[in-house]
Amino acid sequence: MVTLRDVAQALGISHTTVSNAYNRPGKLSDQLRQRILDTAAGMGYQGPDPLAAGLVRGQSGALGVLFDEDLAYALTDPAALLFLRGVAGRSAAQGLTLLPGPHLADTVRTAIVDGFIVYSVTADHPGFLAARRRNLPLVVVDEPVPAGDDWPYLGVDDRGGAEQAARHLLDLGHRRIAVLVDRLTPGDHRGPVSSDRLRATTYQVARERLAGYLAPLGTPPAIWECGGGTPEHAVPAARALLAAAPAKRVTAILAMTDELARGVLMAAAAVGVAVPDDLSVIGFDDVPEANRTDPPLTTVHQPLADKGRLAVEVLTGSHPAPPQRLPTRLITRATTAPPPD
Amino acid sequence: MVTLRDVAQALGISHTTVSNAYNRPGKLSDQLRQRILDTAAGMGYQGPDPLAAGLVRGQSGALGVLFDEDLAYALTDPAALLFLRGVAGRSAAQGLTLLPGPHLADTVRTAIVDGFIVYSVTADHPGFLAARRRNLPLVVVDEPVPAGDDWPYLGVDDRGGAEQAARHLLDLGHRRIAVLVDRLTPGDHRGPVSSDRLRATTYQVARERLAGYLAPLGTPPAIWECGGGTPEHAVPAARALLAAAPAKRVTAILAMTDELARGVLMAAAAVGVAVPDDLSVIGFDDVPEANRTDPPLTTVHQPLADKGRLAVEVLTGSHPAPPQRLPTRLITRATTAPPPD
DNA sequence: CTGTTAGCGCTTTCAT
DNA sequence: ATGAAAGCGCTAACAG
Repeated sequence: MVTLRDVAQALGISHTTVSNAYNRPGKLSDQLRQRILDTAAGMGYQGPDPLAAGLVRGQSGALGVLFDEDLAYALTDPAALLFLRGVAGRSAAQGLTLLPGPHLADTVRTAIVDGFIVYSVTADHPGFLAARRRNLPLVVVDEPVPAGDDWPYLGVDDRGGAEQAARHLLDLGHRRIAVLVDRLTPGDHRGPVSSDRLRATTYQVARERLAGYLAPLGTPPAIWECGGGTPEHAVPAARALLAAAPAKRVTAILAMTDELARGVLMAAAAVGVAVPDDLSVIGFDDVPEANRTDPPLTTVHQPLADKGRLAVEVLTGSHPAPPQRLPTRLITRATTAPPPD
Repeated sequence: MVTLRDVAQALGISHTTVSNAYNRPGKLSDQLRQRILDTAAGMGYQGPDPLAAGLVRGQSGALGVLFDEDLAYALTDPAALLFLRGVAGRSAAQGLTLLPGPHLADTVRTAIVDGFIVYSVTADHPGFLAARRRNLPLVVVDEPVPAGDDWPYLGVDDRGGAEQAARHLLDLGHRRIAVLVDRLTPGDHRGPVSSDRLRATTYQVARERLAGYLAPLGTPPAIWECGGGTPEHAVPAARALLAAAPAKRVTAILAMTDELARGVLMAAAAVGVAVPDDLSVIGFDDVPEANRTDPPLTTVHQPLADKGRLAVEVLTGSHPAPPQRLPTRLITRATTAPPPD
């Protein structure tokens, strides 16, 4: 392997000058610089070793992004992806290092990054714990919500958005409303949610959205837990909800995410329940897919890409006064209408 | 900042032993190790600096992935994402560093990675050039195809798959067939493709698939270039194709990607052309979305996730005899039928 | 099981 | 404009 020193030696100059040729063009004559670069190229020298340069500079040029689930799964989630696109857009000059998942905390401990973006993980996520110990800049998105200022935080107004959604149904005249949630806690719980289980909710985003749904609703609605966040997880739950006789059946479903809402749409189509005539559906997130469902999904918009951009800015300190929670708002599309009759 | 040495000093032992406490638990007694770890934690020492460890070990623990387009765009492409999931699954223990895009070659020059996965880029992609100069392990996926063994390569049988698709249409009785391609060269060309332009094709995957389509077709079909790869890019092209009087209109469209095929489906629905009764459509890639279109898309399957896994294996040399081209095959779903009449 | 000795390849004052 | 000196924080023989 050929190093800075070899190049310097070959030219009979100091290795400092060679280093400058790469990093401080102003510090030497253009012609010398060119000679250095040419000789270096001729010797097969590829420029300063990034690892060595990083060590002495104390930084790596990459940002680490941490997800709650395995990376392969996160790359499946439209909301996570849109967020990631925002991050990518804002940190164009840097590499984006995606970290593997909740296990493998060691990878986080040894990841060569300048800071962490932690996207919606549980408070006991081993990777999150490891990231906190690294003493690097860090920003948490969505959850865990800090107590006080334990860590920089960026979220959205989940509760407010959910409340708008519930009110919208109420305004349309719906009274038999069900709520579909992916998970209240880690693990594979499926089925109707008891009030005990509801109280046990650990996911903070779920808790907020649920609080928003329940606030305007006088009588507590039926809540159903799907055990996972894909549309396929929502299908059996929706089928169960739609199995009741039309007169007693729910006329609207509040899905905690657009993915779940898509599952509801699939189930409704499969059992011949017309949306929005027989059933209204509202999602949450407003991922790009929400605009392409049939019919297009009424949902609560949150600025996912902006959140990604802002996360980078908070991390790099380049944002003067980052807001803690970004606004959400209901987008009325075509899956909501007055109840039948 | 507290270092390995500080910890060693505080304990009155050699820094090697502290290092061993982290990296070679077997090399010292459990109780000493524990004492070291505890003291270290008490002093706020977070374990060996990854950058320094990387320098002396000569490796970083991350893989770099390079896309043809901006990262934010790549995260939009279902095929790229499925590939990436395969990569992520296989390199679970490592960080995955996504590199920004074709500009910013400097980021590639200075990226702290142990190797590069280059996903379907043009031969003159500045990032690709920079990556090659790094003298790190590298594997190119899809394109550019190496002349001889310029670089390790992994692709799929694009031509064979395309040929199967064309034959299928022929077998069904189609004679008026059109081909939709995203782009033949970089840049925003849209419209019917002349034979000159066809010959000028620089994208190798496009060239291969085109060759596969054309081979079984006696008379050359109409070829239309969309100028981009999203469904939205395909819509105007499809509308133009479908504007002809039914008796003279194409009865089938071969779309070079599933994304394009989705655009065709959207256009057909918009102008009231029934698929597959009035129009057959075949995509390419078999991304997950292809199974969720309405009707489900007939398409050529390529093993995208496997390709990602294999790319990692080729890169790490952990695969004994990596194949150069993985097989493709036609998946007949519901967008193909005999032509009308 | 523990410590000594050498660097890894580079950047960065600070003189010249 | 150039170079000498001094590490960055760590790992890995090797010897005890």
